[in-house]
Amino acid sequence: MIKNKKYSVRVRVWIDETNGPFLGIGRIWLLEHIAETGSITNAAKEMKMSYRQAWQLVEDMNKQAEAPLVEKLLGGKGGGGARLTEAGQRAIKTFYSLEKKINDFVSKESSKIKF
Amino acid sequence: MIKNKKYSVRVRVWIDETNGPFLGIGRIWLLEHIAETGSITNAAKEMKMSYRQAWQLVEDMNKQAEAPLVEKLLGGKGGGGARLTEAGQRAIKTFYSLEKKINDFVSKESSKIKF
DNA sequence: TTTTAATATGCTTTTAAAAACATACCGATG
DNA sequence: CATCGGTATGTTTTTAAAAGCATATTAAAA
Repeated sequence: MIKNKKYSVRVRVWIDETNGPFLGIGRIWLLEHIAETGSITNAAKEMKMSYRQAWQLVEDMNKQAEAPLVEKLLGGKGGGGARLTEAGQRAIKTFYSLEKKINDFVSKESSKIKF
Repeated sequence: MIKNKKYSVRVRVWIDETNGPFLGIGRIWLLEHIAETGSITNAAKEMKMSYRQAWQLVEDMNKQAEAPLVEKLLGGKGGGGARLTEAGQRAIKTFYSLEKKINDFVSKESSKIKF
């Protein structure tokens, strides 16, 4: 019996630093939400993740990066907040550009595959 | 302060069928261990996973494939066993070949990235 | 026709990751 | 100088995936 199913290839991309994962799509989304909302707290809420988790991801990214991706503002008018640094904005662009190149290649290869 | 860290790009590859993931490196390893050991039971032991889990992965793969990748032998001398079909052996080769092409491309792109 | 060891499958228990909670700290500004 | 709401961080609770356990089923071969 021939089933004649449809297959597709999917890849997940990470940029690693010596001490482990540095950037993946999840962290990039977090950066984007921080940029949009102006704080880790609100970014976490929108992403339905705990503040603690979001905060730790930011810490980790900042430590692994050559220069911090997120700048944290303590105290002040609204209690503080967070925003992307230049490096943070570049990280997003670099990641997506890399991911796109890879995905383009993959879909080309994917169409060649016969299962 | 310049940290001058080392970054590398890593990808994980999946082949999906309409109803979800079909083949990833974990399932490929399982197929290889079944081929080596002649049974799901022993493959699971070597991989330190539960028999139940291994068995379910095999079920799922067989259902998603156009033709089963693993042939199960019930009863008989040693109680039974399992072995790869032609399709199963081809699946391993196809997956690795695809994965290699993608990884080659990725490492080329990876060296271009400046962080 | 009994033995055998693996497949097949429901049910319970472990376990590790995430979420949730609590609480101290911060500093601009009214 | 009190308020405010976000950051920072330790502790507890939830939860979902995996492992573990129990047991029925299977058919070749001794």
